[in-house]
Amino acid sequence: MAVLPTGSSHLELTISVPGFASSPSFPSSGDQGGCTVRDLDINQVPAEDEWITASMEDEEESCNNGAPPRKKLRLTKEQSRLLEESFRLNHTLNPKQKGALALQLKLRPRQVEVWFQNRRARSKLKQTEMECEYLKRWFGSLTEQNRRLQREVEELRAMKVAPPTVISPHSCEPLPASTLTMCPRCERVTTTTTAAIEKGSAKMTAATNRTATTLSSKVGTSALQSRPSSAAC
DNA sequence: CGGAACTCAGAGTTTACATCA
DNA sequence: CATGATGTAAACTCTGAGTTC
Repeated sequence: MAVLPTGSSHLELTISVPGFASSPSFPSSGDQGGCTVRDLDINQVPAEDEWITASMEDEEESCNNGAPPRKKLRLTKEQSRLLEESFRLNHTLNPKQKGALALQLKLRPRQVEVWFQNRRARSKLKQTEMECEYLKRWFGSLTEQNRRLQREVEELRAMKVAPPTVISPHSCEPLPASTLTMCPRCERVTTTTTAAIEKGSAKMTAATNRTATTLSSKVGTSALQSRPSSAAC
């Protein structure tokens, strides 16, 4: 099978979209929504104590009694770059790495942890989407292959119309409706009855369907390659 | 060995913010 | 310009598995 582009555990995602999904210049939208929320400059990553202070202030001056408005941090390009870089090296962090990275990025360890969680989720989602696309394409090709085989069966059926009557050398009785075929391997003339043709047809359909169903559980195997169907003697 | 306490990752959800029609 | 719809990502909750005591 055409191997999926990536190993299952390591997907190289360059989701680091130019501009990182936010406007390149990080326009400060100012405070919104009536509440007097402290205007956090998203370009300036607050120091750890600043974060804590900010959240405490929010609790105090929350507009809706008790429930402080959740602030949203936008990571800077540099922070995103560093996070992506360490994600490439490791998809999970141990506490020590997490702490070090948080220190380096001037973020809380919890934020680094959340980022990695979300990043893993995005990675998995992307991979699933790619697999889905791949399965769709394969299903299409299998359907086409199935159609071809069905057509072939129809042609074979058509060929057996008005077959020459074959008299059995043993009983001197005419043999049942059948077609004479030459086996390409042993070069022996054999008879193929209608039942055999239909059986073969059913087999082909079943095999195709079976392959399709096993596919979903076996993405990444070489099952895609269609094998030449050699008729056994 | 069983169970409580803890940590951690994954899945799903909520929410803030940016963008676009 | 204002506005609603939509997408994205940070942050959240919940749950289950693993570990330690």
